Amino acid sequence: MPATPAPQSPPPAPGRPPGRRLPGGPVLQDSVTEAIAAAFFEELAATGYARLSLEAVAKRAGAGKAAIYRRWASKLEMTVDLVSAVAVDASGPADTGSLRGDVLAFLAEVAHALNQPLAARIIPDLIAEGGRTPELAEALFTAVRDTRRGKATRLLDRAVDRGELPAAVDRELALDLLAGPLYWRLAVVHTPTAPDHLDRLADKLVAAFRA
Amino acid sequence: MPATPAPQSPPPAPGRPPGRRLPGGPVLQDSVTEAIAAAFFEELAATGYARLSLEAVAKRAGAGKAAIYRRWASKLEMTVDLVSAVAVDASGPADTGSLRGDVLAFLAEVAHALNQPLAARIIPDLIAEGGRTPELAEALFTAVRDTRRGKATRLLDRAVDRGELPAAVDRELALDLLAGPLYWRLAVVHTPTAPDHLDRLADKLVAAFRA
DNA sequence: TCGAGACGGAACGGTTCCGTCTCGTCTATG
DNA sequence: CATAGACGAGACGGAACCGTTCCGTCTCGA
Repeated sequence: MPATPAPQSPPPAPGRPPGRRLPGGPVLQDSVTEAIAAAFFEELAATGYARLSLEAVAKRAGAGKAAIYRRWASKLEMTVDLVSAVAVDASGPADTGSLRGDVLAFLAEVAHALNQPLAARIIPDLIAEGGRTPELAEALFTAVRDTRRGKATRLLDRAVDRGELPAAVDRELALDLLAGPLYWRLAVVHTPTAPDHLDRLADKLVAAFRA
Repeated sequence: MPATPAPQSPPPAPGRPPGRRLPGGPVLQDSVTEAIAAAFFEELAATGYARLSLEAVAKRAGAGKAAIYRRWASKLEMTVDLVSAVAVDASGPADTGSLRGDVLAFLAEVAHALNQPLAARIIPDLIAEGGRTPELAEALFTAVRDTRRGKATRLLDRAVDRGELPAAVDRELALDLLAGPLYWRLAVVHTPTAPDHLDRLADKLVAAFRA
C-alpha cells in the first residue's frame, strides 16, 4: 500500500515522492507520473474528455493501466488534479505603468496561452464538459477563471489608482471585454490574427473602459 | 419533389414527404422525424455529441433505431443536417436607425439565443467537437458563424452610411467585440447578467468602434 | 381489398472501454 | 545480496453501443 500515507513507517522519507490518490495538491515529480500526465493531455486534445479512454492514455504513456489506477481513482479525479496543476502558474502581475500597456500584456498572455495547439483544443472541450460535470466546472473556475479574474481586477485597480479610469469603472463588463473577444477569435471561430491585432484590440478596449 | 426524385411517378405527390438520407435540405414535416429531432437535441444537451448514442435518441423519441437509420446514414450526418436546419432562420436585419440601437438589437438577439438552456449547453459542445470533426465545424461555420457575420457586417455598413463610423472602421475587431464578450459571459463563464447589462455593453462597444 | 412500406421493438455479433487482477521484470533500498 | 515494491503488459468479466436484421402491426394509396 505505497501511495497512501503508510502511517506506521519509520521516520525518514517513505522512498521517493509517490503520486497520491486523493485531490489536494499536484505532485508530478515521478517520471512515470509525468509521462502519464503528458499522454493524458495529448489524448485529451485528440479525443476530447468524453471519449478519453484511460487505456489509450496508458498505451500512449508506455505505462500499464495499473500505474494510472495507482495514482487516481477515476478519470474525473485525474482530470481535476492535472488541470488544477497546470493552471496554478498565476505568473506575475505585469505592471507596465499604463493602462494600455497592462491591457496589451494581459491580451498577449491570453493569446499566448490560446495559441498553444494543445490548449486551444483542450480548453473549449473542458468548458463544454463542465456544463455536464459540476466537479470539473468547479475545478476550472477556481483554477483558471478566478486566477484570470484576479489579474484583470488588479489591472483595473492600478488604472484607477493612476487616474486613468474613474473609480466607478464597470468591472464586470471590463472583464468580459478583456477575455471575450480574444477567446471568441482564437478558440471559437478559428480566425487567424494579424500581427498588430492585439495592439488594435488594446486601443479599442481602453476606449471602451473609458466610456 | 420532397423525397428522392422518383422520376417516373404520376403527376400528384408520391404519398407524404418522408425524410431523406443525404444532406441537401432540412425536411422535418414528418411527425416521427420531428420527434426524433426533438429527442436528438435534448439528448445532445444532456450527453454531449461525443457520448450521444442513437439508441438513446430513439428511446427518448419513442422510436426504433431503424427509424433513424432510415433517415440518416450516421450520427454525424444527422447532426450536420439537424443543426443546419435550426440555424437557417437568419431573421430580419434589424435597422433601428442608429448604431447604438442596432448594436443593442444584435446583442439582444445573441443573448436571447444563448439564454435558451438547450442552446447554451449544445453550442459550446458542438464548437469543441468541431475542433475534432471538420465536417461538423464546416456545418457550424456556414450555418451559424457566416450568418451572424453577415448581420454584423451589414450593421457596420449602415453605421458608415449614416456617418456614425468612419469608412475605415476595423470590421474584424468589431465582429469579435460584438460576439465575444456575450459569448464569454453566457456560454463560458456562466455569470448572471444584470437587467441593464446589454445597455451598458452597447455603450462600451460603440465607444470601442469609434476609437 | 390488398399490397407496399414505415412503424416500434427486440435481438444479433462485433467493438470498445471499464476496473480488477495476475503475471514476470527491474530496481533500489537495507 | 536479498527482497519488497513499483513497473509494463495484458487477460478478464461486465457493460454500453454500434449498425444490421428480423419480427408483427398499422396505415396508407391503388
